[in-house]
Amino acid sequence: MRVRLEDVARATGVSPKTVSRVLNEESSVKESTRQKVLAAMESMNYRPSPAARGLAGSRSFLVAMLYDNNDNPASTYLAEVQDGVLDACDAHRYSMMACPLRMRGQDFIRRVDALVFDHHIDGVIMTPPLTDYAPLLQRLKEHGVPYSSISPVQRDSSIGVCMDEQQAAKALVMQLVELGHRRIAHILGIANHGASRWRMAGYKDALAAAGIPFDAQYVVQGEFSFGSGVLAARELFALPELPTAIFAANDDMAAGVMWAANERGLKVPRDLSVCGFDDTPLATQLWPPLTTVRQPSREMGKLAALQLMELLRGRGPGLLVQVPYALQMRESTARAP
Amino acid sequence: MRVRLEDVARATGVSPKTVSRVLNEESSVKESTRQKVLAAMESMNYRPSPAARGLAGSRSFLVAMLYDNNDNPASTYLAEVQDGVLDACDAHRYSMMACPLRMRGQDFIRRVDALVFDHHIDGVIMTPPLTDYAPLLQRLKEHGVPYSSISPVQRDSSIGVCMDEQQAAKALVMQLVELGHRRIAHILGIANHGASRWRMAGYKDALAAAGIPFDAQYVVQGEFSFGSGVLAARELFALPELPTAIFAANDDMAAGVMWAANERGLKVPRDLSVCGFDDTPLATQLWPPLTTVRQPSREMGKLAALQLMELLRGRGPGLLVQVPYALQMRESTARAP
DNA sequence: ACGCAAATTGACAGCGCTGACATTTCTGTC
DNA sequence: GACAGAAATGTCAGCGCTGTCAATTTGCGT
Repeated sequence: MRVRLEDVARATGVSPKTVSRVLNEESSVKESTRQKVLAAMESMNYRPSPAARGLAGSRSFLVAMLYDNNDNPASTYLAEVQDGVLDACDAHRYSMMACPLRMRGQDFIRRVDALVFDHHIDGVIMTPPLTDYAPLLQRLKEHGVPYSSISPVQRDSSIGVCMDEQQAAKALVMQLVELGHRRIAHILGIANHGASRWRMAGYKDALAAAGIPFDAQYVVQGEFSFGSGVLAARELFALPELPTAIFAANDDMAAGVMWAANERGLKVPRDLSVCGFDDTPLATQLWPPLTTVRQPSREMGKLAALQLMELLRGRGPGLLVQVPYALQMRESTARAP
Repeated sequence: MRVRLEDVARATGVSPKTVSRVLNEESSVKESTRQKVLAAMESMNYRPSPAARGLAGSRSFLVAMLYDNNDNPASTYLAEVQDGVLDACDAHRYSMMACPLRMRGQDFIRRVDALVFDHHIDGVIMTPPLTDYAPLLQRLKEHGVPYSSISPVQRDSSIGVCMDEQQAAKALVMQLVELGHRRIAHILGIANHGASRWRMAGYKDALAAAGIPFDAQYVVQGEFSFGSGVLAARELFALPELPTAIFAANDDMAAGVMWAANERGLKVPRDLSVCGFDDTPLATQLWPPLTTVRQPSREMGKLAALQLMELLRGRGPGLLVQVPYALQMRESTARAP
């Protein structure tokens, strides 16, 4: 009923082991044999059994995508990343298991162990903030499971994908400066996220480059959520001298700022310019459309997965590749009032 | 190194097969034996190997979540559903594979076959519009793979979860009527989605109940996306007599309507009431916050998965359960001008 | 205490593949 | 043309579990 490796072997007149070699792209197979086997596989529509491969061999052809599951603030982001990862897996005949992790407590240890022991996963792809969660990384290293990180803070010693967020943030704020803004506020993301750090650093860089003194009262804490954007904006609106522009560390918070601006009777962008970061779908669904930085999440997921698979297939060490950003200047920013 | 079933057997003094029986919750094991085995498993921290179970047995303890991947308009929705599904899987020691399907062409056949043959998946969970895609359903039936549907159009003969969307839509539009609206427009979703049908039907029900004659010019086609909402709204704004309220078939389109209203200089809700459906995060991130219907996507994913697993475990036939809706009256709707 | 069906347990092969190691078939060399 | 060494291929056991079917134990009526 099912076409097995043995069937292909018989049809080709070689031993099962040779077919196995072809399947696993081992180099010690004569090209002519390889072609014959490949042809037979094709014509017989042979599909290897992952279960058998996993049981007999050391590889499972399974990778896990780990993500933080505290709430799900950035579900769009995760969905896009996951899509990219699946894309790459598909191309390389890997399968992916999605695995939300709660960072609090020991839960994540159990989960990771389960993945490693039960499923024998070959590798892991992670999104922030997991990428820099030391206990997790350590556990993975102990298990000898390779991992690929998306936008990790620690950029050495890891493979994956990143974007020059600091440069991007700087460029964005420079645009605000160009528009004549001097009192530019920033809303920070969650403290231990690399994204928060870089975007803040870029903000400072831009101010410095423009010769605008850094003023701590224009920097308020947020936590990447819409609600935190609203709160942060209210805080800023309570200052004696209102900022003329607000750079929120992500789009959700920027949306919160616009919400709060409406509430307060401020007209965006006439009275206040607002910009975010990420270019989520939300950015173009707000009125006015949000100026932001495009982060190619899908592409990044794909690249991270590809790097991992390069490594798993023994084709080189895997790299930390960088993707380009792109400023999206839209109508939420305008000349300073 | 790894604790195997055999180790547990030896420790308990029974045969491996008996341990296997306990593992699989077969009924023909004496309670006292069961307890002993269970205790040993626990203390030895035994974890069965999915690969071995899949290879030897007929079950894989794998379910697949299938979803449509045309673009990814409703990524929030899918992310929530997936989260719920994973939750349920976790509780029942199943694993889940996410599997985006492109409905165009034959691609999906290949993919489904791959899932069934390669991974021996035990069952499938689907989201609209896959739930009613005949070729897919047929293929699954041919393979004898049970499936659980989320909001299927065909409500007989399938297990899964649904919501009374028609009733919900009716109730929502009734609220508009209560607010004094008479010219209420509706923006349709994608044609073959059940959601489009039900929401439209509810809209008609409400008009009928209120004695308002149905006027076809107030119903325009959309496709669930923000952009289509904008276009549809512009169409409505070109009518000689503008509607005073617009019920969009989902939140994204409602956001598009609000965008178009802004563009046109209409003030929501003063000049125009707007409402959507789904209660995505977007709904509370718009200004003003959007009146809509809460659909518990996460819960629905979980329930659909649970129903499937009930079936798989042979605990009853599995049902099509219904979840309650909840109107979310917010500031995007107000008394008719 | 005895017999019989039902309840419980066990023996054993084998799921489809790969790892370790053995064997055969090529190379090029002198 | 014989030979060492590399290249290519083959043999075989076994990964950890479950299906099949056989064996044993138990419960119960007489």
